[in-house]
Amino acid sequence: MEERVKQIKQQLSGHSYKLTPQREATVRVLLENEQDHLSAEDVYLLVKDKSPEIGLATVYRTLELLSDLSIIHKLNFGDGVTRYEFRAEDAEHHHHHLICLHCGAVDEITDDWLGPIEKRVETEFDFQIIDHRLTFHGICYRCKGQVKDPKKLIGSKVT
Amino acid sequence: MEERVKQIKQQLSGHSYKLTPQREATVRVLLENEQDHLSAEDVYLLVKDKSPEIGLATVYRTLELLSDLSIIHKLNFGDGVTRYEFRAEDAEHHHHHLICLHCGAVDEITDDWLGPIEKRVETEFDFQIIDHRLTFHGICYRCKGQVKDPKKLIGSKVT
DNA sequence: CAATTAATTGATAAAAACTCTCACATTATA
DNA sequence: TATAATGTGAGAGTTTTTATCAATTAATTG
Repeated sequence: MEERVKQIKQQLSGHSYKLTPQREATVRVLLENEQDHLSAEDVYLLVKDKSPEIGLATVYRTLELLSDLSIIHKLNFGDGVTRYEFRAEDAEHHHHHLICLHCGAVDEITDDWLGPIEKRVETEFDFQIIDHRLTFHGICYRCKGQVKDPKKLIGSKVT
Repeated sequence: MEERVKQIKQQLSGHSYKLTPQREATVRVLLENEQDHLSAEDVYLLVKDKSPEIGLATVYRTLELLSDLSIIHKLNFGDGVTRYEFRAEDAEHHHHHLICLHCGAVDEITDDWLGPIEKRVETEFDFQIIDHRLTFHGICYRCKGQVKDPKKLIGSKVT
């Protein structure tokens, strides 16, 4: 935890940004909730618990800054809010998500299975891939059996 | 074109909805611009050209209705607006998109290459897949050569 | 160390994209 | 035809995010 904060501090100073108390509070909330995919509002409320004087705009600015420096990723699961997650330092690519259409849970697949497919895209479409996003929508193991007609769930979901 | 309109009319009446003039105008705009991924605002402006009396809310309602009936798909490419595309009648799944981070073009891959990967997800994660979304972000053949530092593009993009 | 400059912040206004409400119009049903 | 149900347009309201700007804090210069 402390090392990660220190590491982020260095990444910021490497680009002439400071790890201000507000930014540090925001980073710590993100680190403490790394499993979840927090929205800006979520982060704001959690940061406020410890630092009530912080402003919403500052949280947005910090998330944007971290995103610009590729320290975190912006995610959009089609529910109207942008969510944020740490970017694995070593990972070349974004990982994949499993979204349950019944309970809304978002699980992760950290393996990258798209290697061969990317090859095909690069050659067949002459497209230079920088990143990719792969999301599966369906029913998670927790909700299995609770859904009678899965086709019904597909309706007006976004993404 | 006319057949497709008729077909959609039947899909609507099958669910006790009518193909009103406003709905028909919206459907025709979508059909005439099937290549593009229009936003609700885009559709509204195009519909207005031919039927100036139509309201924005009606366009939103129609798109929502078509989406509920799985006649069209809602898409989100992370630019803050929901986009819409026809759903191939036969296709089990959504197709894939290639998004150019330089010019913003959205090309399509209509083949479904994820069969083997879906198998793994279903067994390894006990996740029943209903649909999936796969998007590659990178540089399209048109922009090849115009981008010096591709890594720079990755910054604060959403999705 | 004092003064100036720059970076950052909080509060709030504003923008953007939808969504809701409600009176009116159109269509279907009895 | 009367009555009920469905659909529409206009505009108000909501939600999420961005912009503005005065005030604070930190850094730099002399």
